Amino acid sequence: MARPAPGGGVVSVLPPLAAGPYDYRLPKGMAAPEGSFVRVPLGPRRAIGVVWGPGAGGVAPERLRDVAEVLDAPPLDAPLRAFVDWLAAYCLAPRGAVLRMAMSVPQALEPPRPGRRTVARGAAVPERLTPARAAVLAALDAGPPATRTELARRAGVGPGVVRAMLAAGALRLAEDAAADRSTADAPPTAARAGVALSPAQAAAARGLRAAVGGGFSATLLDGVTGAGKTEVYFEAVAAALESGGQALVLLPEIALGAQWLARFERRFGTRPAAWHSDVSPARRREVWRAAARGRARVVVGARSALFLPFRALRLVVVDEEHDSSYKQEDGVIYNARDMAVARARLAGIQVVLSSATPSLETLRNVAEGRYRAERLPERHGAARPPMIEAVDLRADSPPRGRFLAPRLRAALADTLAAGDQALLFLNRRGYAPLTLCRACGHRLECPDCDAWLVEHRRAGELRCHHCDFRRPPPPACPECGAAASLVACGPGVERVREEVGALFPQARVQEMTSDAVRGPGDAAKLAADMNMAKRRIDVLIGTQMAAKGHHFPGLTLVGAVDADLGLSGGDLRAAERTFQLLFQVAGRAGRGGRPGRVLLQTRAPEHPVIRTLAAGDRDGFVAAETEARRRAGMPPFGRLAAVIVSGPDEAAARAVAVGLARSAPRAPEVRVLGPAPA
DNA sequence: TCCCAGGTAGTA
DNA sequence: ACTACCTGGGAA
Repeated sequence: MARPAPGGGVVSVLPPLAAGPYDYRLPKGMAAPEGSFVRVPLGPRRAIGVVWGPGAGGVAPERLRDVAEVLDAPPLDAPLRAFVDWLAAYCLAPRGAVLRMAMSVPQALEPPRPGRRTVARGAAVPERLTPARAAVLAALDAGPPATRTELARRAGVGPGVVRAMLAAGALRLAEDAAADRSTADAPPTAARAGVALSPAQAAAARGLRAAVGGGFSATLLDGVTGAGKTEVYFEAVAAALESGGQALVLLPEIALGAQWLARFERRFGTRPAAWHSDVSPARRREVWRAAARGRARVVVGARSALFLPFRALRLVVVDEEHDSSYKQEDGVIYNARDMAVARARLAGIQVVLSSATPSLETLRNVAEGRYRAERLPERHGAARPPMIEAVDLRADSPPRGRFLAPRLRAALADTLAAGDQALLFLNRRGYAPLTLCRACGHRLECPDCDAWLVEHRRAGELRCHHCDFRRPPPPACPECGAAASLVACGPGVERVREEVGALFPQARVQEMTSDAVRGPGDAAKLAADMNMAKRRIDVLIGTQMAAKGHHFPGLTLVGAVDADLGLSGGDLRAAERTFQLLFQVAGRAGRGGRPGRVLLQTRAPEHPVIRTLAAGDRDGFVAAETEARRRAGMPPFGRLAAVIVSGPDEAAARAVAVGLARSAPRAPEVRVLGPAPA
């Protein structure tokens, strides 16, 4: 039953909490269309919520409370509200908890703090243009937006002059300082010429452009590293801008670097609005408001940017769609790639999933016709795919206590002799992953979580990589007391660096790990040291940080020190992730003119991951892995649901878990795995 | 008897 | 998410 919108009606208001929605009475004369942000009394306090629809009814009229205020912000649009509803149902989360993600900056809805409001020219002309008043106007026009006190100081007058001009209407207070600053940047323009596209890139770009404005569609942009996928999806962004809309580009947290931003700026003439964990609260407020008002034309961000209240979203791009950092593990659990597809579907727009190693789920959606695909078969320009070889560590083994096989050492020597650069990849920080007592076999473990303590020799301590427990290395075995019996087992990045330093004393070696590269500044410096004409690095030794998103044209050799790392372990996607990671790492080699060579050190050269990598056969890997998943009934052919039982008493928790497993519904299509310790 | 901490239900 | 309320243990 439709209710009168303006005044007197009852509306359902959803607060951003795990509660509600609740009905409120709309006072006479107050209009609050669906999606409006409103302030409502909630228990003893006041909260900001969103008008979710007409009142649900069933509440005694005397219990209804009044909406206190309709806030001056653009309403949350219907597609975003539908997205919140859908996600809440899909993730079994309270609707309010999902809404909270879309209202992550509560300050964005509050009026700006008075002290930060800037001054603008008012409608009235000053009655008598005294020298002091003229100085104020001149100062206003001369510089960036300023607050009252800043303006008075700049004009060299007392604060009373500015106050009097405000009172007379010759000046007015701007909406807020943040708004002025964010509009000061020129919007991105699609009119600039992009870099020249290859015929394959141009064809893919046409496909993406054509789908902008054509309702919902999902497109996989599939191309090897170096094929120029970014420039292709930039054309879809350009099409969204040309149509007057906004575009959202999701990147894995780690890929949001200076190189990506520089490419964006080259194409669009300015930087996009960025949204990720390092953005300051004040800047978040600006970006949220700018997205809501349609002023932020392009937002680039991590997964949480998906919940920004865009006014006219026309395109979502998920770059590196296979990346596991799109998974949100706490609070509302979701995969931002899937949620991007859902949001696009509900908004009736295109979503582009870009990757050199698409996830099996996405490839299957393409195979079954739910997603379109644009493929970029070759590398752009002169670059050719690298030669990939497996090095069997059982036959070609390094000396005791060393980790580079003779063949990899020889390849390194050749590369350095030719004046080229090499990357040694090892997804393990620190010096050694395990410290062992030779006398009694005791392993040094974290007292809190039973994981092995990783030696960080340069820092002079042992660290737990799970909980960040740290301690100095003990002088004797804590178990049997034997002195000088502790030995480091296995390689970490630091140890490989030591080995390279011993083999090639003249080579300039740099580590690239989250320990050594702390922020965007470090990353930019490292890229410069790698790539400038006077480059300062010969060998880069890196963890997965080195695998992603960087362009190192002088790199011709990539060595995976332990390609088997990650293959074991009970994880369903272990093989897929290892393949993707090594495929990405391999793609670092030979992106300039010279051909690249990749050596994978392995003890299992016959493993499907290694075999298909060495053959350059991505499709072969996908086919084999897909078949294995089909047989096991694993995603994307089945679904997994985890029930996690936690409690202070392990035995009690186990008993509950066992009881749950016993009482699980019996059906032919349901299998219960476990219980097992989490 | 009072006070406080810690847990819990309710928000319309 | 917050808050008020409830319960129970401990000191006065």
